[in-house]
Amino acid sequence: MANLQISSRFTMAIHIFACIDTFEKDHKITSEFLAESGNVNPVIIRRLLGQLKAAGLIEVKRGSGGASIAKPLENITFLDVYRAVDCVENGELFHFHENPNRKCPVGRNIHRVLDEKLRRVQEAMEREMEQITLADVIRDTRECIQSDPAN
Amino acid sequence: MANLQISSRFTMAIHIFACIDTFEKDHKITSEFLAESGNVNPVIIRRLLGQLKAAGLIEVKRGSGGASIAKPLENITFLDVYRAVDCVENGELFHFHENPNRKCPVGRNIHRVLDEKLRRVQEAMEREMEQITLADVIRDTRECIQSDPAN
DNA sequence: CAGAATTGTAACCGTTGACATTACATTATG
DNA sequence: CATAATGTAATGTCAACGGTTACAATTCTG
Repeated sequence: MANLQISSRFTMAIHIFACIDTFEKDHKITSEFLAESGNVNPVIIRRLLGQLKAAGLIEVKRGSGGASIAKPLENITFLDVYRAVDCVENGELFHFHENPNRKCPVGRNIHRVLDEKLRRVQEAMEREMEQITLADVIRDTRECIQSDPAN
Repeated sequence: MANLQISSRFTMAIHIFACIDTFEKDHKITSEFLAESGNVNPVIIRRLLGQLKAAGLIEVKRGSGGASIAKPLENITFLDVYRAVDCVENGELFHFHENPNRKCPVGRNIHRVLDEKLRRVQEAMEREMEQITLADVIRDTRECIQSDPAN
């Protein structure tokens, strides 16, 4: 009876940015390279890069290969990434049961009653996502790596 | 490339409460009756009622039949209902990619970096859900029904 | 107390989306 | 041109959802 979550595409996308920032000095950032760090198939990475590119967050070179970050890190928020990778249907976090009975006064009005409330919840979440940027992620990643005894 | 949302179990559960409040004076509230208003199969309703009962939000009479609301409406929040119907795996809104490469400094640390930030986002959403109660829903439902020309 | 109504659940189905994988056309570069 | 990469289509597996049938367990009523 357990259920669904926001796709791992989102966390994987953040992972990609962290990798690019960490390694772009020393490696060419190919889908192969990113796939190894994330432990997923390169095609998964390419599809994600495609979405991030379409959103203007990443640049990818065909042929020669290599991905890079298209904007200053502090100008990319979690919300930007979340929207880019298209985690929820139509941008709607909540799924409505489709066909309430229109002959029932409640069935006929439930949508109107709930929509505004569900929007409030979704907006609260999105507002928080706007407060967190990739600069925060990179700062903490560097810190973690530096204090990591395995290095 | 479109994706998933929080289960319609959540909105259907709210619908159930609205129905009970609206009709309990005039009808016995059976799973059959609720199924008709929501336009779903009675078994779907029974499963939901089971979850809401387990959470102490609803009382259901076996045999004789009939569901009723177990607590004052203003003491039941969206978060209570959301948790009751178990919409996300382990209560975690975000799904992590499972096996980042532990040989990679980023793969090894990404979880530590993101967990706290994802929790912030989830908490923002849950805080908002705590602010909305079934009393709000019922108030607006009554209002909608009264101003509904179809009545 | 027998019959009717209802709940609780198990079992199974079809559909959908996620993630995985293979394959290959396309593109850039030395 | 040969090489290395990206972009993408096609296909497969798996899990969860919502749907449905079936039926035992429970309660009430005549």
